[in-house]
Amino acid sequence: MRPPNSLNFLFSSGDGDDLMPELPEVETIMKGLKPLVEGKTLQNIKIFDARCLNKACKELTTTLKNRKIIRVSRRGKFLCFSFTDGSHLTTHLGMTGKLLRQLEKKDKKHLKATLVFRENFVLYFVDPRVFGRMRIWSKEEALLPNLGPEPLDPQRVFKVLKSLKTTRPIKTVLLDQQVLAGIGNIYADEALFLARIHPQSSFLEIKAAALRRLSQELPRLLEQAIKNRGTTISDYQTPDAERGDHQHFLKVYGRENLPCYRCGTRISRIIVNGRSSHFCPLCQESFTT
DNA sequence: CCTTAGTCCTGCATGC
DNA sequence: TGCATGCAGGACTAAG
Repeated sequence: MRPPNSLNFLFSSGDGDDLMPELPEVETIMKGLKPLVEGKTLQNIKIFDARCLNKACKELTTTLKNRKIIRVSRRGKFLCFSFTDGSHLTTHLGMTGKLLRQLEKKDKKHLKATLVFRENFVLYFVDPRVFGRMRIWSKEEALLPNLGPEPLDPQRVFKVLKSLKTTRPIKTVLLDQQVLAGIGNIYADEALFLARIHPQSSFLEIKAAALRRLSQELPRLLEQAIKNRGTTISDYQTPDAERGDHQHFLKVYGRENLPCYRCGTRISRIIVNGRSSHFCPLCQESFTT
């Protein structure tokens, strides 16, 4: 179906703009970048649009020169390049950010920065909607201090949820990166469907059994999506463009008015905390006061 | 502590 | 056909 290690996919999540790099997508990108950049030296970064820089580091171009990368990793939705001197470069791809090996014609007008490597290759940071950000961290700084733990271990997730006291809607809690890192709108909706919890349920009212279900289903879902190399939602596909496969496994996201795979009821869509939320009104129990 | 609303941005879908 | 409008999203900020 797909040639393994195909370059196109490794450096973007697809050919369309309709992707949201959440944990599984960023994990996939990270795995692709790892063999290319670990051990290599980032010679320079050329900035073409300063809006792609976190406001905490407007002078990234001048401060970052000739640093050797010892490790590429992912933390939540962030990609992290760690240098031998203890500093780091993080990228958040926002909605439409991509790191491309090749710059295609359609991407040229959205080129924000170029990462130039001493080993004679470059990565292009392209981002049409300009939600993505890059930032450099000195070795003295705590890296990404406001992120909650990774949500890949069921026991860890349950521990986090069990100790959390809030009346906010569960959907809002899942999107809060300080609670758990890496969950975005797609996987929040999917996890709540799998755990059969209504997205607007007041967190405090959710029964322990349901939280236990969520703690099991969320990591399982994310691992599955990683195996599927993430979700790509886009209406066309070029012959060579590699895409994730998880969009074929979505149960509720983007399925408003379509029948629930479990019970046949039409999937609903409501706005929770300004974010669209898809759920089955019959399968997903609403916990309220 | 909490919540809501606004901001950023542009491709795409819709409506006249 | 072309123009205007609205929508989508994550992270951050300000105000209540």
